[in-house]
Amino acid sequence: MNPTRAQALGSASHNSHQGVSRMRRQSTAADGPRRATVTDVARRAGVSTATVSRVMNRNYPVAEATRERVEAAMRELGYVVNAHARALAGASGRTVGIIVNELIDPFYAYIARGVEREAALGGRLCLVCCAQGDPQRELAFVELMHERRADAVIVVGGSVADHGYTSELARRARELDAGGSKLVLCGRPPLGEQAPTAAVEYDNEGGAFAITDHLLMQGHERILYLGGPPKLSTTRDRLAGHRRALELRGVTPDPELAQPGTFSRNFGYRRMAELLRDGLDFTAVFAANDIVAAGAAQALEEAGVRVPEDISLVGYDDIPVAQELRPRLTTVHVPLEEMGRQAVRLAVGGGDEDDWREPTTGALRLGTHIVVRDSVAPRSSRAIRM
Amino acid sequence: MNPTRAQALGSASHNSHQGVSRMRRQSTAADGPRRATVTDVARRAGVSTATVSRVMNRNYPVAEATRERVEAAMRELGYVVNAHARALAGASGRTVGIIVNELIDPFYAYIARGVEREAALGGRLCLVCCAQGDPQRELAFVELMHERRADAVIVVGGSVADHGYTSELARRARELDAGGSKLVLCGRPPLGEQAPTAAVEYDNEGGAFAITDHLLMQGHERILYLGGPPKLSTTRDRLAGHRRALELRGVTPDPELAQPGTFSRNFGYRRMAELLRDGLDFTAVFAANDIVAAGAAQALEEAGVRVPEDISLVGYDDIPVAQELRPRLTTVHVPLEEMGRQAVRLAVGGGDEDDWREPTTGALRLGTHIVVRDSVAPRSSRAIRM
DNA sequence: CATTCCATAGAACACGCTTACTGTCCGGAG
DNA sequence: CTCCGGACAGTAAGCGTGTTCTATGGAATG
Repeated sequence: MNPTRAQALGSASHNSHQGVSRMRRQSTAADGPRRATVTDVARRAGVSTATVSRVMNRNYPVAEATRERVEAAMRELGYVVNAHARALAGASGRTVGIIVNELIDPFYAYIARGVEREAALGGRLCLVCCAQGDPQRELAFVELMHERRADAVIVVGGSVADHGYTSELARRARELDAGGSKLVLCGRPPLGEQAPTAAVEYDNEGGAFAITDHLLMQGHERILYLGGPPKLSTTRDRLAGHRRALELRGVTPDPELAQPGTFSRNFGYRRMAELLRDGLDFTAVFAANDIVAAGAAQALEEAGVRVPEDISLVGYDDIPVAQELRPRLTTVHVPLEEMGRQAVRLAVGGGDEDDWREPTTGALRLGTHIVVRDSVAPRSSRAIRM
Repeated sequence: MNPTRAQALGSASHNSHQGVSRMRRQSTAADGPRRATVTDVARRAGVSTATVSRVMNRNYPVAEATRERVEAAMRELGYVVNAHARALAGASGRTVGIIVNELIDPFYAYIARGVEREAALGGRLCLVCCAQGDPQRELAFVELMHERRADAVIVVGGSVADHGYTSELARRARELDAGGSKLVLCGRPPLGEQAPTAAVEYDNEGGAFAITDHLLMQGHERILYLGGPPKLSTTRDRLAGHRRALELRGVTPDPELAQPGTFSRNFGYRRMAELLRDGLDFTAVFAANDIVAAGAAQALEEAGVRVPEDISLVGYDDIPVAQELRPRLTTVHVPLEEMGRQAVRLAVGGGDEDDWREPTTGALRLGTHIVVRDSVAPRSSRAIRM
């Protein structure tokens, strides 16, 4: 279990942390790091440790004079409470964990921001890490956060429907739950087999439906769906919405027009260039997300294809780049930051600790909506190239 | 000290965490969360707690049969080690803290990515929080991370030269240092008064010099410097490099052409629109960063000013948006991710714990270089508007 | 003046884990 | 046959705080 984890994280071969034998005990003289403890403060202030603790926590009457002496002692000693000891003694660690694929991807960055802000409101700190799309890494991080006794562990982003992975995650969910923490699924489907999790979703399928319909209304029927890992739940849902819209308008999906791949700009660029070269027939592009759209836009530009006059282009997520592209990108807005906030709310309750609404196994689905900008136009009558 | 902090973080009025009196002790029955402990595992496997610990840490010989029994017990009980207890018992908490202004700003996101990756290599987890440009918040977070005994606390981004703030941060640095942790300054000047810190800088002044010179070489002499908080060290350095370049080429800086403000897109957009309306005379714009450049580009576009034919535009940081703008933005590349990596290296040593190179008070300065794209052209002979 | 009560403060234990220090058992050397 | 060393395993002492439970002094009450 341990070696597996170390491996998953790319750590050299850490045995968690082999003792480094710091020659502890019997701190005679300069024994390396040594911080002031409650005991030190107590001695200096001429009181007991209990009193010091009470001064810090303000949960028990302490005479004004005593309080001041203690506070002075703390200041003079540069005392900083040890959160580990505090947590061990029963208090919550006041920490929430969040696991994303990639911090520099705005999709995750916005969610992370929501999580961080909501956590800070509750006086909590945030453990953040990047699984980089590797399920093993993700599981390893969940475990690491459980070890830290995070109040909640939030896993963000689509997931693959691998059975081994799912049941493994479900096990972690049960363990966390047994310890009073919560696993929160953010932007991915539930774990089935009634694992005790909370969940925040967004109407992914609905957004895809809406923007596809927007394209259909402009006369487009041959719509290229470009990018997104094919086995990812995110892609499945977007494609499902896309197809539902097509079928509702009576246009039968052409398999050739579904071109999944990855969520990268580079994929959007290259695949679009290839398809253009191959002369695939289509009048609009539904990029799996705005990043892919940015890549596609560049390929279109370099091929001399005008957007939206010759070809319409839409994305998904509505991250800032959508406003920088020219033409500005029509896309689907997802309430990313709010998802992050709700994720921590669901797990630890509102900042107000008093409303003891048992953070039950709740699920939440936020709405999406399309944002119309300049990258869509009615289907042009002439061929893409002449 | 406590109330101050709670206030700084916008927490309602958390007394850190008032007892919530969980009616502990005497766990008779369903006493709420209860996780398996080493003792439970030991009992189940029929060994002592010491042996269980040895199985986990692999730092002492344990008979194969015993090991297997212990591991089985751990599995059956769903045992997850308590990192708090472990840290308290002497081991490092295996945590590094990073404080940025804003997670969704790519400048910080890239640095955070470097920190996170390097930390993960050493089997460490990352505490991340956003100070949102508020020095008080920043100090509060440093303290919070110190409480958690982070191996290193990395503060990222420019700082204001306020004396009270500086000395307060220096005090935190000394306290951290006294405890064996390290405060790392990332992208900001040192603290003076020999505070025990490590530092990773980038050649900010040099980059500004280089890109200004690039503009000068194209014949531009009236260069507008746009954006960036005027009192921030980042702005000071960039302006210094900018001025040095001007003076070296014998053009005297015109105060009217220095228009600091903020680092936001919105500021770039609005201020640029105003200056255009007011008819300020300039042929090139040096935006304080790429975000501001994006805003300025939009204002220019809306005013019908062509870039680079009528006016040249450059940015700073080389974040992804620089490649999406049209024309693509010429800017200064900063090795952001590498800065993050170096910051944790400096503080905790390379992933290899053995090279016991005392993580001394080191400083490091990484180079910057300009990236030429399409937003600069030789000065046009005709006036901006006719 | 004796009794009760409140406001404080101290002593001591529990939290879960690591590790120095002590064994114990066994095979092989003397 | 005794002695010694190696391979394991157990005992117990902390690590720094929170939180009982108990004690003390004086004010308030009868």
